[in-house]
Amino acid sequence: MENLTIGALAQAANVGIETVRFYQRRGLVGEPAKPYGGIRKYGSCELGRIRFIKSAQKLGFSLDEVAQLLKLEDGTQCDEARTQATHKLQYVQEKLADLKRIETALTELIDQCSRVDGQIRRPLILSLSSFEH
Amino acid sequence: MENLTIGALAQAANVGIETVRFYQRRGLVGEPAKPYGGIRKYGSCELGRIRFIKSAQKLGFSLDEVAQLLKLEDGTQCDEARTQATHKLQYVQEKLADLKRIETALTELIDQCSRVDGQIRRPLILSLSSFEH
DNA sequence: CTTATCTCCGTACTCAAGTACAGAGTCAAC
DNA sequence: GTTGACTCTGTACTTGAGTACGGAGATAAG
Repeated sequence: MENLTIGALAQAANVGIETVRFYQRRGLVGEPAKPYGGIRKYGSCELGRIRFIKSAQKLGFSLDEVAQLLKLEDGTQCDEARTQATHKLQYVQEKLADLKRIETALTELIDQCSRVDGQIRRPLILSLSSFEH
Repeated sequence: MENLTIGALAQAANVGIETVRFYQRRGLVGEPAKPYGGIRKYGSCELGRIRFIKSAQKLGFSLDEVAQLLKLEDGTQCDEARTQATHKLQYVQEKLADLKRIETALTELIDQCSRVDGQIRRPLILSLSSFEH
């Protein structure tokens, strides 16, 4: 599992090779030193990184935000990290609350759709539209 | 609160005027008929729509997905809606699980940062990186 | 009735996040 | 030792989601 070429890495992470290179350019994934005139080898560290990035993106984090999350982990600047992490946590908890409202609304929608009798009164929209952010 | 101009609507929803128009072009927000040669008036219906869109986006839904969510609500095609909503629900629940893992990881990170003794072992990355999607 | 501040409509630009591609080098297998 | 698949580097293109702008009309306040 260690000693992957960039192609194998990309395949394992289920992204394109160009995406890996793009993340490297953005500094999100490390670029191992290459054996002079040779080919770089990657391992589970890079693979983990890429999977983390893709997962975080699916949750609505931008690459910039992902970069911030990653910086929190490097262990240096513990004070700074705690402050940042606390903010991020708050933000994550808001997202959680929103998503839970959508979940409830969807469940209700499905339920109402099963019972043909009841009228649907825009539960999805009401689930979110009344919030200030 | 009814009878808003597009400028007032945009302000109330905390988006730019151009964004409102853009959503109209995409069919996400209705465009009320305008009094011949006059100016359109908007109300809480459009306002709710825009807020819903922005909230859903923050959760990682694309505008196409938002359009799907909105279609689920129009009451027609109940069968189709139930099927779609069930899929969406599954997807939402996966996101919820992922976000909860991030929440836990952040909490742990903050906790570890407070106790200066313990080494941090990439809890954030581990919280997400090991999943196939 | 003019002036400032909108609206309307269309087109064009921007920014993030990839994606594609060209040309040169590398490597493994036959 | 040549062929085919892959890597490296750089640059250019695409797509989604806005943003900006130009010119013409509406409307309200002085």
